[in-house]
Amino acid sequence: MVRRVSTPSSRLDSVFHALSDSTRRSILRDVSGREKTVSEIAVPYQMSLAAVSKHLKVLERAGLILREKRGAFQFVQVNAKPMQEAKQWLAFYEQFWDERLELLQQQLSKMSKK
Amino acid sequence: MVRRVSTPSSRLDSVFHALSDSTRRSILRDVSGREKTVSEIAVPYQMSLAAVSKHLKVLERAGLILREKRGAFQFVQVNAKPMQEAKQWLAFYEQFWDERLELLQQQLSKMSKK
DNA sequence: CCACGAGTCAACCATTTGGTTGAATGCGAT
DNA sequence: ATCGCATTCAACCAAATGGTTGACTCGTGG
Repeated sequence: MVRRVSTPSSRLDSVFHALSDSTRRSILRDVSGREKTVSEIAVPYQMSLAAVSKHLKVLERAGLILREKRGAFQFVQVNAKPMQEAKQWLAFYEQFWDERLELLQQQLSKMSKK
Repeated sequence: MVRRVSTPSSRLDSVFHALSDSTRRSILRDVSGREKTVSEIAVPYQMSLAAVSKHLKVLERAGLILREKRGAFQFVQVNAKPMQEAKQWLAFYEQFWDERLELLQQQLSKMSKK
């Protein structure tokens, strides 16, 4: 078995993967603003606590949540820092938005026309 | 079988999922700037053409590439528009970056101190 | 102490994913 | 017509995913 260390690429993998599930994105919204316990988080979802626990593990591996055990409870809060990297990755493609692309092409054609 | 239409949520699902694979992110870089044919795209990757073709299908379903058949060739170019939605989704969490969070907490504590 | 509630772990299952290979399709050039 | 190249399709496979249930661990309140 290959030891998987956290290259920038694999970190992006895990962040984007964590965000590719609407339940997990919803959980992130739930815990943004106010930290919540695992059971509290589970309430709105019609799935077992264990399933929610798994989703939390995926989010944790991606670094998107922080957990703090206080007594019997486990408080979960959002950690948006890894999203920054994802957002920066996306930002590279701003120049390829439809409108901008059109603009660029117009400018290029003007330039090539002399 | 349930007919899956494109709700905003499922569109984000497919975009984030498409981006969760480093080969696919790499392909997007490859075709940004200059459009390429499928075979051209496949060159740098040590996997079959069919595998690359599948990756392209995933990217296409997410709306991240556009294909144009010209003769025997199929030209692929990036379409960054769906990334905009993903980026906006991420932008909501800017307020939860570490530094900002710290700042917010300081402000809150000042306010609560009266 | 001990019973309960919070949460995780383990085993299991169906589906999806990411890859393979080989056959099929479709277009262009000879 | 047909050969050859570009690409996809179909069948298959192993591994990962997202869910279940039931047993387990561990604090806390009585």
